[in-house]
Amino acid sequence: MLDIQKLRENPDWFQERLKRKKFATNLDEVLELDEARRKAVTEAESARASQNGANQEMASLQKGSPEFIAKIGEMKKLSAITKSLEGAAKDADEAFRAAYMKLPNVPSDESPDGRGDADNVEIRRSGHDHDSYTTARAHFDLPGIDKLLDFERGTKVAGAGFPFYRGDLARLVRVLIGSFLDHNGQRGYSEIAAPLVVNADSARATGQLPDKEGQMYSCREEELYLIPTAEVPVTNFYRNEIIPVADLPLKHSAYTPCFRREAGSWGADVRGLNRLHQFDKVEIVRWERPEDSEAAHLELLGDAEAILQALELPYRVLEICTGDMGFPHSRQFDLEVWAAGQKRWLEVSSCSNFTDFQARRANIRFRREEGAKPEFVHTLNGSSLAIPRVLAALLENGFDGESSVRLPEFLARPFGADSLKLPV
RNA sequence: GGAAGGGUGGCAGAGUGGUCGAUUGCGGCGGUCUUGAAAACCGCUGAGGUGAAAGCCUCCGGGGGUUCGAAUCCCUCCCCUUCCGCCA
Repeated sequence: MLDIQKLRENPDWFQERLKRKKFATNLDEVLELDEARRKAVTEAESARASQNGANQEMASLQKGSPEFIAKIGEMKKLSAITKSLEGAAKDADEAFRAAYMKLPNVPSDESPDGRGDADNVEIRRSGHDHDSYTTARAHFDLPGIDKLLDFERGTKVAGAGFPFYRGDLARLVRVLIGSFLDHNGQRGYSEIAAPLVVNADSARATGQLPDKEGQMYSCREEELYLIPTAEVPVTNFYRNEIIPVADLPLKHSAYTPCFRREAGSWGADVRGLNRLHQFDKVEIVRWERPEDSEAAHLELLGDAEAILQALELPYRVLEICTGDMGFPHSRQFDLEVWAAGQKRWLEVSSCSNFTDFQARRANIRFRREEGAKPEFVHTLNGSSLAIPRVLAALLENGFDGESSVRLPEFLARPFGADSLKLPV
């Protein structure tokens, strides 16, 4: 949610910024609905005030006395007026709220303009020369990979995009998850294990609803959604809470499977591990004071990058342009690894600052000092990292051309071997 | 899943139709007293909306209803506790 007071005071400031994003927004409509709502609420409240006043007078009258009887007649009239005005106020409020919730966050002034992913700006690159991977091969074409990564049975059991991982590959997935969590832990992110389903209030708070309704799996019997990312349950952990200022910044790291319907995005580049309906991801989430969030964002990006460096994977950092940015985002960086077999970049992380947008929806606040008015925190999060695409890059880049995949030192110890043998 | 009992301010716990946003206690903050602290005493102590302010309005788990008037009565949903059943 945007700050409605600021929106009223300076609609042009918002209009200018919102039109940089891809979402259609009608600020005038929202402002009109806001005005109508406030007018209706004021009327309803003054009606309620006079009714309350009459009620107080009535309370001091003798029950059953002529004055009492007369007062009831007056009260009935006041009550009818209040009821209808309050009904109108409620309708006006709902109409306003529905439109208001559809407004996306304003992009940061730092974010570059653009219309789509082609306009994202590469801000740095790190890792080996792409030409050095002379024996790389697409992970889905590796010899024997079908025995470790079983899409056919996954399709039989659940559907396309739900693979089985087997043997050492399943174990490697587990090692990746554990290593990422441990790495984040060393950087001050305390581990948290979260529910894999959330209710509608939670999905609204982080901005999945109403924007991405069709992208989440929902349950038939209950109003629950399978989480598309740990961001949703973890950010909502503090929903409707006032965080003691001494606890800020809060930093959590969570592993969860993520479920995405990916409706409409099933295209040519989805082979193998590139795009799945269920995938594992470790997420980091931070709650910050507003004045700290910009620096925290860069630090969080660095935390995610550090894992890619430890994995010795070539990667680049993209600053996401306003036209490619998500609904609740203010500023966003993506991390992409180079998958040398497919010769393409794979997005493995998205590191975002939501400023106070999610915090308003989720009502997550802090108090600067005793007695001060609660203020909204800033929320930030980033993938650290999405497992399948990291795995794809590891498999492709590490393939020795024969029957094994070299593993970086970072993984060799927990995995118990410095390479993964392919069952050729 | 069945039965019973509950959900009130940071916590405990009153309140069963009207002057109740709510008695009281604890905790917290401020003051008096004290060299300082404790004790004692006094005062303050939830969130939100609207407004320049005074004020006004809303919130007693959520939603709906009855009533001139609801924390209080009714319906419904959610949650908690205990017992039984089932179960990783």
